[in-house]
Amino acid sequence: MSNTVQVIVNIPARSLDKPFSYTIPAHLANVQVGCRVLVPFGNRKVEGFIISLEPEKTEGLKSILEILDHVPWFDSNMLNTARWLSDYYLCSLSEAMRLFIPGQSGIKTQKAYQAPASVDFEQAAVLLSKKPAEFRTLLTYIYEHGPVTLTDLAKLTSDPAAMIKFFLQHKLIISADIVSKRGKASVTTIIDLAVSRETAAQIEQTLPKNKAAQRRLLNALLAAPGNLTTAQLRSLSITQDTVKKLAEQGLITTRQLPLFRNSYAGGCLQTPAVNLTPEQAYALGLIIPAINTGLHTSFLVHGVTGSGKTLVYIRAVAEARRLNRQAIVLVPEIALTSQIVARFKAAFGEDVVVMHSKLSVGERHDAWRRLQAGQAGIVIGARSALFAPAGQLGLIIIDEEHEFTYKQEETPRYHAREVALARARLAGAVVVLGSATPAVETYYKARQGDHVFIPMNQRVDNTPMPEVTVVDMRQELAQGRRSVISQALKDMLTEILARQEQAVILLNRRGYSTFVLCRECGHVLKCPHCDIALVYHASATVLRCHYCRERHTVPDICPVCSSRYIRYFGAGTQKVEEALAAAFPAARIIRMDQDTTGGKMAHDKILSAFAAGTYDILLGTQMVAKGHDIPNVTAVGIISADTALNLPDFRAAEKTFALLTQAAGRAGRGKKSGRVVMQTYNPEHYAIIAGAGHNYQAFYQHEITFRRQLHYPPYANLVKITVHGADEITVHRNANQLAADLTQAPGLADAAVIGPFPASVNKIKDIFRVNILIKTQELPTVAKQLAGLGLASRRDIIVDIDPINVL
DNA sequence: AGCACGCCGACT
DNA sequence: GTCGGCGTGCTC
Repeated sequence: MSNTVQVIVNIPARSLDKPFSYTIPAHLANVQVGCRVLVPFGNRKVEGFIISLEPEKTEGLKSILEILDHVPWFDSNMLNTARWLSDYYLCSLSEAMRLFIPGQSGIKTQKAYQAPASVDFEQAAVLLSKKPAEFRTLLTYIYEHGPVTLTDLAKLTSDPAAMIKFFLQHKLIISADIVSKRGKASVTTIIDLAVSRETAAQIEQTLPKNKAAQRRLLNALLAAPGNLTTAQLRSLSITQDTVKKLAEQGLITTRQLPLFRNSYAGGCLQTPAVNLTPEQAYALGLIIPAINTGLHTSFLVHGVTGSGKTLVYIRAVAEARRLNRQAIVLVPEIALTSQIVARFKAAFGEDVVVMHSKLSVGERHDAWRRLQAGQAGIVIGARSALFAPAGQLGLIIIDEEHEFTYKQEETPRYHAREVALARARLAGAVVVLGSATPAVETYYKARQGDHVFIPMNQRVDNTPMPEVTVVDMRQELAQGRRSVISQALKDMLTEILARQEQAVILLNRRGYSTFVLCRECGHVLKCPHCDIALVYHASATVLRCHYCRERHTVPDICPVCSSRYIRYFGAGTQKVEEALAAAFPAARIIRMDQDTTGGKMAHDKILSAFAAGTYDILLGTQMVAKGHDIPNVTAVGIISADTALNLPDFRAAEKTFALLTQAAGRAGRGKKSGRVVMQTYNPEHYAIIAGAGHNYQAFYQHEITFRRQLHYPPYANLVKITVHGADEITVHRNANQLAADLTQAPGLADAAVIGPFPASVNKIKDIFRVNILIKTQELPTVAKQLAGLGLASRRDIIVDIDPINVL
């Protein structure tokens, strides 16, 4: 029997990315791999994760202090997924494991101070004699009141920190962490008699009158056939203290049991008996048998907007639940996808757990406990839901798999799709990726046979795809029309408003104008902390930086040449709103962007008001293009279809195509057919043409050729290395040095090192950033090499595997 | 991440 | 002479 364990401490520091060994004290012998434990670490107490049991004994190890989980939090699938993630994305194992824990840690530690085991009072007196009387008072207080925190002491003295430092230095006090557990474990305490019923009955008789509570407890145990639970104790008004006393006398025993309730599996399916379309039936004909095999398979459902993908998801989840396996459903943004959440709730009721970004740590904990205990079988949420403790995982669904929100932009910089595939592979689970505009990488993999490809080309209600008009804005200008709203868009809106139908207008830019320029000297007003133009917000008459959110007043004169000719250029949502209001004074217009959705769930309120017909026109940034399905919307206008197209990013075309397709898909979801007007300065661009023609194939063919020629994903993997810092010169020097080192590195012989080049937004919040890009066919080799160079441990370097943004 | 130990400048 | 700066190095 092993008495040693390997522990990963939950501290996200590169230098601690290795297991530490501890011994198991006899009374904690039931500890298992995957449990969280409290361990002594240096002079503090930290949370650790047990990753293995070790057979050999080593001398001089410390012991585990406490077990924080009665049931291991990590099963082998979760542990192996974390291992995979840390390998692939070059983060520490603890960083990867933290993803699986609500609030990133199961404990809260507070520093406290107390008397050391022994004090040399003579020496203490000498030391204190040189100090103000305050020192003596504080030290006495600490000695008398046991472990006290800094906040406690702050009530006594104005500045205890300096004195504490002095005391620690001279070993007059020691620090001792006060640890509190977060999230109550769902366990119940079971109390049993430890002696025969006869003995217990005898003792009960002999107990004196002042031990009435103990008598009550014994009586209750004698009356009950087997045992008692804590819940039953409460009704008998017996306290924990009484239980403890009797346990000390050896009359009773206590043990803790995890709370397991029956799962809803199979019992709760209220899936309405809708007729499946032939395409839905075909899709499920492939997916359901795969779930039944219990082997890992992945599918790409390429379904046009309105083709009924959600019903396929629901039926697939129902099948997994029938087999008593759990399902994870990922959506890009929970706030924008309330319709899909509502449909799952309707179909599966209490079996669904919704992971909200607004949930508190406690609520998150409760939700995950329910899954872990098998009380719920389905989790639906944003990318973090991927780390749910689903022990019986059978299915992962990723809706709108092409969405960039699936990529986490802080360390660990994982992509939910890739982690889902890895976790499912390890669990023998099925993955269903769904999208109307699959990521080029995903589609390519499907064609290679890595995913089973399922096309869904027909809309459920057989409404035709909307008719799209592309407006060349250069011609508009040539014909003397200078409005942001073209004649074609204006005509379309006039028509549908006359018919009391509704329109959605998309503009990928907040604020009033894109930049503010002095016409005299050409100076563009920029944020002093970020290298980016300030945006004019008319409603508040301020200039705002969209990176650091700082507000600036609008200057009357140019700060450079003192000219009064300051003009606003480009159009934001506010300006378009103004233009629409001028063109259609009778129309009721509502704007939806980050500025108007400040309050929580404001998306929902705006959308439901619009759906209810309170407004005629919904105008907003890309959030108006997502998720909702409003039958009376028959027209969609896209003010500037090429906003994203001109970015120097190899995914610019893909972003544009996906947004256009999605926005167009909002038109004509009901019985009425829809129309779309796309305004652009690049009407001949393949992303615009394909977007207008609802032609994914045409887009893909163009795009994949371009990717192949330039060795971009999926033909190579990218690694982006960002060097950042407050001093521009140092940052550039370090980046140059690093690029030179990388070019020399033996493991990178077959990789292309590009750069360094300054990030597109060179400075954000006074921090300068320079990027180096690596293109490689051999990512694992390169990753090993980068890890070997110690890049991940440098504080001024960010390593991003498979970056979404290369700018 | 913390925290200790350790070696060089400005003060009671 | 001491206090204190934060540069390395360690934590089972």
